[in-house]
Amino acid sequence: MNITKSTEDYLKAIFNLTHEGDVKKLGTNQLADNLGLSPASVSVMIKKMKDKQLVDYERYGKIELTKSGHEIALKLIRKHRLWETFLHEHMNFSWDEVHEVAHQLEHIRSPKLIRELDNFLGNPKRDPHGDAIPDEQGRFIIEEKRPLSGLLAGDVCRLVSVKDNSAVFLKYVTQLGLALSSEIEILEIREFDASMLISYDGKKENVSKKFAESIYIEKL
Amino acid sequence: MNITKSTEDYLKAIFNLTHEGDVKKLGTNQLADNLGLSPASVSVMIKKMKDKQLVDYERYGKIELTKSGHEIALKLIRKHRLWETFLHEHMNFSWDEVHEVAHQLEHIRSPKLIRELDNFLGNPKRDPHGDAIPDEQGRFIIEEKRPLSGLLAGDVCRLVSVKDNSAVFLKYVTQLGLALSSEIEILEIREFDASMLISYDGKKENVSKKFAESIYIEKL
DNA sequence: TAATAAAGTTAGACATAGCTAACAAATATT
DNA sequence: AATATTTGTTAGCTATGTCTAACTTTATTA
Repeated sequence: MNITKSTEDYLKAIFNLTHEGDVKKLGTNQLADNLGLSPASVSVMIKKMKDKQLVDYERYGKIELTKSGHEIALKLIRKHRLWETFLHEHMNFSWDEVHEVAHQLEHIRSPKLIRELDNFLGNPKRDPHGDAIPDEQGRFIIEEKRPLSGLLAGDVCRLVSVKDNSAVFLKYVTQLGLALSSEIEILEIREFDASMLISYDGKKENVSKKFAESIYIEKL
Repeated sequence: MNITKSTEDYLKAIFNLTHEGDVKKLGTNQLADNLGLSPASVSVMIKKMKDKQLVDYERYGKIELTKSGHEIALKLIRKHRLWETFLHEHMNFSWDEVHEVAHQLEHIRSPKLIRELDNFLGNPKRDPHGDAIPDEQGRFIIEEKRPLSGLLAGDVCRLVSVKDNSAVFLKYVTQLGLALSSEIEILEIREFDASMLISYDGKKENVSKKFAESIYIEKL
């Protein structure tokens, strides 16, 4: 009962989507969107994954991982984040470059390699985007993710992770002069469009609501 | 014109088979054998590769790489050997474990990763089996491979590489107490079956003709 | 050289995983 | 509640790369 790469991609996407707070019901359209596939393809694939007992699903219902699907997804997340860390720390990849290559590397099958890699990296707890890395047993730090958008004028916080790992977004964050552990102060929130005037590193910038929702922080 | 992993496997196999001295005419059966596929599949695939101008081929003729096929093959060989080196030197893989995982890793597409990996490894010239690693331009040391079987009683030599990278063979070599750069003296060659009595590291062992043909040496 | 063996090809099937187009169900809106 | 919109499904097609079985070509050898 060997799992294909495609199936691995689906499992990981389902995991990620169901672990983003803002999703209640994961449907085929949304998954299709996330994977860049047509809803029809996803519909067919999910049926197959149900047969393999990787997901729970009823026609027109919501997609959920089974226990075994969840376990496999966690291993993939672990591999992905370890490879991202490797690329960032040892291969001079910036945080906006790691995702795409790690996505290829996560499909490599070698438990020994992953153990050794983890060890080589010094058993890191977080990847270059601030996301927690599951251990061999699939355990990892789960903390509620607080978006910058939840704060009020006057609050001070530290950037701990990001919602979006796309190169486009990460490049923008970098360009603004922000990075993990940047200290940010909210100066003002505009009632009109919920955009924020923030200050960090002596800079002042105005950021959109969407941006503020894509940055996770820890209040200081 | 994107090349599939399957095509990559074919290119590498063709490269390897046409660069093993003992092959004059590479046919579909032999290639099928090497790839673990049926001759029929190879026949079909080679036709497609011809259309893509990766190989030169006429029905019932011999399979040869075109210039572009050769270039791609060299890049794959380079990736494979760099990954083998990485696994061996940094991930605690023994020389009989590296091949299988490197075979997966060689399909990863990221020119930057390969450049960085090469750099990280200190631009190694040889992989854990003693094979030369092509540089970015595809250049690499080509030396005639001299099998142990070509020597005479009384000759002294050093093990420089092996013909067969299979775990079965490499484990046997290790078990005998041999490794790259072992110094070997030929004590006697048996006329009956061309087996050899050799001495190294204070040990004496009798090895078969087949074994002696699978070990490449440098005469001292 | 004719028969046999070895090597190679073709036809037709299968599995995987995508797609579009047409349709059906569920949800939202008036 | 009726209609419209969104969401999801099915049918039928495509491409890739495998396979087996039947056949053909080339090479060997008696």
